[in-house]
Amino acid sequence: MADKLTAKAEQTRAGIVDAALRLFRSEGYDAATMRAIADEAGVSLGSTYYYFSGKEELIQAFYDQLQVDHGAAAETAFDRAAFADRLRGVMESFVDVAEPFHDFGGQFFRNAADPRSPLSPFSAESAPAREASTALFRRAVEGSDLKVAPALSQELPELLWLLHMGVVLFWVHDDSEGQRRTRTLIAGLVPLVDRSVRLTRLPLVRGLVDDGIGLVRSLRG
Amino acid sequence: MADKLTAKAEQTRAGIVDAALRLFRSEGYDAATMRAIADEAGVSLGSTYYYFSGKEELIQAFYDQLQVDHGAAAETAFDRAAFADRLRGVMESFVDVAEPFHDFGGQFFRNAADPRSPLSPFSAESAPAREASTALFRRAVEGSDLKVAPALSQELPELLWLLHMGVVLFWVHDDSEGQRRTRTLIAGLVPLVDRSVRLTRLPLVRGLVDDGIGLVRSLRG
DNA sequence: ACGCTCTTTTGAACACGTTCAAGAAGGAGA
DNA sequence: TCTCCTTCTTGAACGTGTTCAAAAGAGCGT
Repeated sequence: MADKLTAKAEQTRAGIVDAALRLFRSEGYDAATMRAIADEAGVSLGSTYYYFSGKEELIQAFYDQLQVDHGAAAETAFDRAAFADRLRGVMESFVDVAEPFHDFGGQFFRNAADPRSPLSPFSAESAPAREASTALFRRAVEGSDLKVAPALSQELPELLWLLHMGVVLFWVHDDSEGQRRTRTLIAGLVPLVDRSVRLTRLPLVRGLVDDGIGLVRSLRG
Repeated sequence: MADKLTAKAEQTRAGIVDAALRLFRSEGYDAATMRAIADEAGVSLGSTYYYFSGKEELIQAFYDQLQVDHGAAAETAFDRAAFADRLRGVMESFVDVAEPFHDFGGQFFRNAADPRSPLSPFSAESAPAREASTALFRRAVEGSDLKVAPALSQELPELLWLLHMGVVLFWVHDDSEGQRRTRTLIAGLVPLVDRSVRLTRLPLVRGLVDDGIGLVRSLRG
């Protein structure tokens, strides 16, 4: 499928992706049927399935694009040195970038929760997007003034990505105007995270953190 | 729909539920088509839709049954006084009860992320099941030897339910034999929670917890 | 120009969840 | 019994995502 394609074939494929993204944005998830996408791209239904294994792969393209946009929007967050500022910047920029797609975001993330679906953020197929997203949080940690134990700082980016997934879940269910409640959540959550991480240097807390990290690592291996 | 039904109609309805649960268990989610359920129940396809608004409502019945089973299985956990033992009992009993449906559980969890679906654990329609589940964690807290600030102990059951949802998400993605990894997660998580909660009495941690509770309450209101 | 082969394209067909107009069954009042 | 109304039941039909055998196109050696 991703093998050598004629220049013309490559063009057809790109046209289908474009048509799909256009319809997802303008019509939403439900109305963007495979037949509508094929029509919009000016090809037959069968051709769509020649280039893509199914609707999910088309949605993956949309998902990837969103990830790229998030990365670009988060860039300004790294101007600051304070960890809290950097983290807030990364988290808020997601809400900014994803806002236009909030209405069908739910329909979209439905597939993401299916463990057998390649669209799941935990799937092998999503590894590139997941790694790109985690990299944002890694930059938020590593470029900052934050001082934490090496063991924790190594796991922190992935833990923050996990927290981000929780925020996204909240965002999906948030029907307040402009996702105001999600923004409130982030505004309150970021200082809590900041203070919590710094508290890990306390002797009494440290043992707890070490055990937590040990658990995470034993589950990953 | 839930209005007065003839005795015979009630029987038909029950027969459809039975057939659905039977097929969900034996064939899984995908193979349990609405036509197969209708056949198994010995009625027409249309009749199935006369009693149930759709496949989701049938799955809701399955979900409710699972919740009832979990409640029954968790009962033995409340023999012990230690908070950690009680919490572990509640969490482990879910894995025990849900194990036969692990394959199907993933398909089910698809709907959890869809805010428009009544099957979402956060939906208004799921409120009874959610409350029943939260009650298990409330009993784990309130009957135990745990001493925490009143403000926290009030929110703790719901927070533990949220943690349970996280464990369920892990469970759904856990393809190890007998969900061994999920059991490892619970075994490691419970002591961490136990110690974390007790740490909230530390002056330095207390302020953090108060702010966290304040955030939760401001988001709920 | 002619075959030959690989790539690309097509539209019919399938099973699914869901809807719906129409009919069957059952009881209440005459 | 007959009539009327509500409750229950039915199977055809629609639009969906997906599959597939067959046709069309594109390059290439002869």
